[in-house]
Amino acid sequence: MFSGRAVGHTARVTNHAGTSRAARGRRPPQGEPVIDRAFALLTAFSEDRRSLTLAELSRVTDTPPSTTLRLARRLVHWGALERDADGRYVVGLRLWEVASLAPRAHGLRRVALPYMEDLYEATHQHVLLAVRDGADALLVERLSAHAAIDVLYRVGGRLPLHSTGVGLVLLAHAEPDFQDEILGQALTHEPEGVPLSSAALRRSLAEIRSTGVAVVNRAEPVPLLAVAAPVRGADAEVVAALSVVVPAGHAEPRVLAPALRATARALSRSLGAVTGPPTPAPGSLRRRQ
Amino acid sequence: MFSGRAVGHTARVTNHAGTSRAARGRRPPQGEPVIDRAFALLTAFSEDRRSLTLAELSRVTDTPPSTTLRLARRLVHWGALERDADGRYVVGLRLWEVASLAPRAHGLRRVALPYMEDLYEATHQHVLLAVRDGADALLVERLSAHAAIDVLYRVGGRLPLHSTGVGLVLLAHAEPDFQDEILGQALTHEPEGVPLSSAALRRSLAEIRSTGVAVVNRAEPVPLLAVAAPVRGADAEVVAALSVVVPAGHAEPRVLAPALRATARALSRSLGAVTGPPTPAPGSLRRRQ
DNA sequence: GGCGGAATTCCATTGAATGGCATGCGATCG
DNA sequence: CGATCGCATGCCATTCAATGGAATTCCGCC
Repeated sequence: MFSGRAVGHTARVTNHAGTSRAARGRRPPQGEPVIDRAFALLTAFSEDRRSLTLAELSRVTDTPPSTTLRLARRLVHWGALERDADGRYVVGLRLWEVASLAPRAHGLRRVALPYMEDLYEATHQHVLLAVRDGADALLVERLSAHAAIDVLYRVGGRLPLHSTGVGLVLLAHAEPDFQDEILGQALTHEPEGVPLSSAALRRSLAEIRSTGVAVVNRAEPVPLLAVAAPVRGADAEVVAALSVVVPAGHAEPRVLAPALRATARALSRSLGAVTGPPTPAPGSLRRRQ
Repeated sequence: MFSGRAVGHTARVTNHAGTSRAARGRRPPQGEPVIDRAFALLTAFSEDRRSLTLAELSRVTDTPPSTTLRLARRLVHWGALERDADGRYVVGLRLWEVASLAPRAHGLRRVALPYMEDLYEATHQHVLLAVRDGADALLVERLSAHAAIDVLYRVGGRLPLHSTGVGLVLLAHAEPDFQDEILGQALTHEPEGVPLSSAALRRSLAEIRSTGVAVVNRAEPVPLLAVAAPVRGADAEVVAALSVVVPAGHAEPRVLAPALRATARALSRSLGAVTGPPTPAPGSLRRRQ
């Protein structure tokens, strides 16, 4: 096809007498599926590695450069990766476009956002929405004022379950088996490093279930108060946690808690309406506060 | 390995006399790369196809069921897909997590959101942020009030360049070659279907460039007014468009336009600061209005 | 209860994927 | 300013991961 290709033929087969046969063209011993390799490239990106060169990509994923190049090209072709102004690879717009169809992330957010706006207008600090994924909470949305206090977590980032408002709510309503698994570990409060006894955590979780909100006071990044409430899906199971974070002294938990509960319940109702009937409400079995 | 596997051996090789050899195990004639097939599965999902069964997935992507299953399983394993309560496949949280690192989508949004909040508080209707991808605008963020007028586009969705506020702004500041390509097509206003002459569009684009905003009045979904302004990146090129959409009569363009221009400029300054110095401003060459 | 469609397993076949090597290029160094 | 290094990319013989037709199981429905 190309004109400048004649050179390649000089180094023809030749097959030197004693050279290691099969050195060329060997496939990996425990051949990883292509898809896993492709996704390994994608996961090479992270919060503080938003753009990578081919060589970096190759090193991080432990893949030979030529293979990395071939895969990266396909990903670029498809739009999962893009090259920025400097030619570095970054996560592509098209991947985001597809990912925006994820029901548990953007799908949830779409319904939740107006409710979050309501809370935002009341507090003008931070409003968070998170879901559980494995042993972490994943921050699906965050509204923050210009002047809000320093924040700890970014949208798309992961939060510890045992030392954040949303995390505690999600943990408190997780399956018992999973709770036990977490409670069996040696836990510390995240930024501070203070140890957290499993008994204390168990008590916290019980209180969160009974009061319907989690109240967390932290001193570490800056003195702050977080109040979080569970969001329920169509079949009444907890699918997310909604929270406000304000500077300590900015507002009272006894003021924020009812607002959180009410907003989370309104949101839950909206979610129930999406996948099923809007809860016939046979007589509101329980009502706290 | 497994104990319950003895049954498989009953139907051993056998190789019936006259059966078509090579019917089994044939690969596709124009073998598509695995990665493309995997992404074909992902793109099978769309706005109105948020969840799919295996058979649907197989039909939509035109892939044999067995191949579809194998690929889908790997995607589920990795978290790019999930199975919902009914066992249907949906886009996974983990894909969204990775996609949240896309600089042109979430990266931009992260910086823009507080500015969008400012506009939101002023108008309490819709605030949009879009970037250009190919021949469409892609809606990266949208803030909307509960009581806002009906909306046309969802976050993650695509908008036509030639008949939306954000689209016109992006088109007006695109490379000339690309503009010509679009102008060469037969265009109609999207919801209404009214033809749009290339000369009229060219005039609109020139005006948008000279005034610094796009003003669009539509009657179709509901009478509305959109005002949009360009957002510039580190090297002063237009990277996004910011817009408010309000019901017709809700506000005057002459009131909204300065607010849009100012907010878009403030956002541009924030973006410039991220990747480069905040524009030395050698003497503010031009200043309109 | 048997029919139709979906999900899943099985497996012989083979071409897509692999990675070592070679080349070109630009930056940093001595 | 030539040497050196690292990165991006091209090339291609080798081979095993991927493929899809057939068979089986599962489930819902008439």
